[in-house]
Amino acid sequence: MASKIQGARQRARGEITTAIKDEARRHLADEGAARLSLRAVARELGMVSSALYRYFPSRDDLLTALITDAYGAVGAAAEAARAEAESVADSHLVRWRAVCRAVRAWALEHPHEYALIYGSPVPGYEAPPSTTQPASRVGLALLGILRDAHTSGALREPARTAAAPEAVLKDAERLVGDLGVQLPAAVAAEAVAAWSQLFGLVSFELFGQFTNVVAAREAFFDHAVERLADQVGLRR
Amino acid sequence: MASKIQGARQRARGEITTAIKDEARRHLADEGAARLSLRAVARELGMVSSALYRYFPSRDDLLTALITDAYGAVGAAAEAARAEAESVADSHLVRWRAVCRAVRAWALEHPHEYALIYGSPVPGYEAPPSTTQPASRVGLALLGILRDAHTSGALREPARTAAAPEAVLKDAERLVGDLGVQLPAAVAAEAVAAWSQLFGLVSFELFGQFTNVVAAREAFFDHAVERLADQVGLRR
DNA sequence: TCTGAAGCGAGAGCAGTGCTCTCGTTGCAG
DNA sequence: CTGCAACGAGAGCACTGCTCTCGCTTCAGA
Repeated sequence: MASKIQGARQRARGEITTAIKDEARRHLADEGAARLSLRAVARELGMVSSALYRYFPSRDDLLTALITDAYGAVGAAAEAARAEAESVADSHLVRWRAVCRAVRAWALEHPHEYALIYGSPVPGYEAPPSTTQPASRVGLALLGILRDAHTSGALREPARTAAAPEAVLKDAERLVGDLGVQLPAAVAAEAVAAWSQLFGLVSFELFGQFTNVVAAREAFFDHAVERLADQVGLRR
Repeated sequence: MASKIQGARQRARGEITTAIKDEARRHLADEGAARLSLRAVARELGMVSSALYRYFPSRDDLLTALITDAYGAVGAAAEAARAEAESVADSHLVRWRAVCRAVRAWALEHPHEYALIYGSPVPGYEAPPSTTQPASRVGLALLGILRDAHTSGALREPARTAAAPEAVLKDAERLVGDLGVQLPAAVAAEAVAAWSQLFGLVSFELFGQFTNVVAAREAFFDHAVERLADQVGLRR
């Protein structure tokens, strides 16, 4: 893109756009996605509600922007945790733990943004295809760790119970092909399961299902993460 | 249907209450919880919106009623599946599969009700204590299967990786005490993890995270359920 | 340098929402 | 039979998302 130097107008547009998103995020944390009010956001910014439509064509588009940003934020947190673990220890298990914990930590810090992306889909709206790429970053981080472990021979064969059925392996094959990750399909299949189960743990904690069930949240999570690591072939 | 309901006042009250809930459920299936409109429900029922407040003091109370019903419905589905499996086969693994599949099947049939209870918590509202009892029915069904397996000696010691840490075992101990289920704490701890991971699988499928990732949904789920069973000590 | 088009914010307005209050009516327990 | 409590209807309040029109400002091309 041969982008010119931004004029005052374009720069202002960018700044106002992020100001709107920031204010919206603040409102999100206050009362959740369903009660996010365009008018309230505009009011707080000293604008009139109609002016806001110059930046986001609808409320759902604002939400989509927040969703994309949130996926980016968890993804970045996961990647950062992985990179840091790589610089500290050689163990793939340590990296696996680091990414899982980073996801949980981010969720606890941004519960409403987490709910936005991993909770019920908002009203009547379909996630546009533009969100699928940032949505896959956490999964990619996990798969990347497994690939490293695999290439360095640190991976146990995951099939301890029955092997995954043909259809599942086929999906996994296609997935590693799409993502360009060098990994046996059997491992990838277990990784996808572990990935979704990881978010099951985080969601249940965050959405209140652990009330009166689990008190030692962090210890419980860490233990479950060890099990997931085992399930995926990262032997301890 | 705006059919007039006659009869004793109390009966009419009961019938109208369920009519409101039914209509609300229908609207729920159409456009999701966030867009559930009291006025629209009343309109469909041939009432005026204010009349509806005689039955539910607020929109959130209507949602709470729907939530409680939904928990009851999944719980009933899970219990029915368990009972039917018990009458058919002696295998505890078969019962475990049956309950897990019943949960998924119910979720696929009632996606919006599922989102209501296992998705993001609605707006600014806290689940009242009255929902925690029906919310635990699925978990109880799973724990019950494990207890039966345990008392009949069909349970493998689940600790294959490290044992659960002290704090986790203590929680599990308290849990089996509260529920009156005779089960080793180590097993209960794994069961809670498996329980939340089960819903991670269902939620990811239902909320669209498996788009472009998993195509053979049922096979994938079934395979993951086998892994969960293994994790929990139900050897195959 | 001038000018016309595009971008912008303000304001009014529409249809819809949750919720409250008041008003007649009606069922039923005492 | 009567008095009260429950009921449905309706008006109204404050709020929402969104549209449209109006002038002002910016900026690119002539």
